Amino acid sequence: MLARGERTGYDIAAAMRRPVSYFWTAGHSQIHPELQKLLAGGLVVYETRHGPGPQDKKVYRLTPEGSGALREWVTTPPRERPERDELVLKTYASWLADPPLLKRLFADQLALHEARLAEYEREEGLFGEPPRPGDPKFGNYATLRCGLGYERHRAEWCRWMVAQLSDSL
Amino acid sequence: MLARGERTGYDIAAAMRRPVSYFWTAGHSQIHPELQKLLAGGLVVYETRHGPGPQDKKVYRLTPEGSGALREWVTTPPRERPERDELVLKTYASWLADPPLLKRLFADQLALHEARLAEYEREEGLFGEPPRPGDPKFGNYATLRCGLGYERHRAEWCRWMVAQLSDSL
DNA sequence: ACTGGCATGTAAAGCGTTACATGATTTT
DNA sequence: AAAATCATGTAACGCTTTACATGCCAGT
Repeated sequence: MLARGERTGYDIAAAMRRPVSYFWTAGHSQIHPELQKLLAGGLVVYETRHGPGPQDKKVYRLTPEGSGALREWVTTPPRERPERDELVLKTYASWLADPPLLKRLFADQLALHEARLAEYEREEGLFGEPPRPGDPKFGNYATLRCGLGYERHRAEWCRWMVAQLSDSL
Repeated sequence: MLARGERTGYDIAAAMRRPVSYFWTAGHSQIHPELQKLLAGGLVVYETRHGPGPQDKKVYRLTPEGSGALREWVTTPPRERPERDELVLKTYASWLADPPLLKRLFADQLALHEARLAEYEREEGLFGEPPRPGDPKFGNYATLRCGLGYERHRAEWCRWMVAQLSDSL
């Protein structure tokens, strides 16, 4: 986020109330210590400014070293895919659950994914011309596309589950 | 896993080298303490038996209380979707990366997802008649379907990314 | 002689969440 | 008068990973 411009810890936390890139979250209690670590490592610096709040704010920005480290991090392969999905794990043991309760669980999840999908589609509409790689906005657009694909896949799977459970009742 | 039959900690760890339900992992150093907690809570019991190894093995099985707790857990709504995906986060900052390196990152990821997809499709073929809910095998089948959908969505997104990066070079 | 499978654990460190802690200004 | 926004932190707890620790037996 700092690569997109200077920000306070508060700004970052506020933006993260909705997951950055649709797939990452952090609370302010994680952000402030993390900024201190980056500062100690010389990857960011800050400037103190007065703001509407009671405390002076610390406006952080990336140093050239920070920018370089980020640049390198981007192209190092990530650890394996997120292998922790509670709903899928529950599904694994679903044969011993109460079928109507189970059906409701998946119907609720389906509604949730459909709502998110509608919201993402609205956001997609806000981009006129799709941004090209090299533009910071490309990051926003590409992650949104991932979110869209994810929600579609998820909604479809939940719909299939509901259908399976309906048949068996 | 214990709901499917009695097992030792070693058995569970061995099965978890590949994620259970395609979306959950654990190492033996997490499994053994966890079994001790379940034991203390009366959710499992074990029987000591001789095996090929040097130590006697502890064969665990669910108690009625354990089975009941699991049954309840299955239908309690999970915490929100897994919002932590390193590759997507990298994508968010991808505009400052070296384009050829970035393209390679996604090409590698694509290959990985395609390989997994092929493997899952093979596994799908091993089920003849799809199991019905109520059958323990339904858990295996339903989670496999989720894995298939996930890999398809992921592969498609990676393919799109590679295409975007090819155009811009 | 070495590798891999069987078999169970503990310890340390890192990461993440929730709760604790303070306090001014602006809006309702 | 109360609630929301701005603003920064620390502490406690829980989960996960990695490393440490042991040791027999079977196959190559």
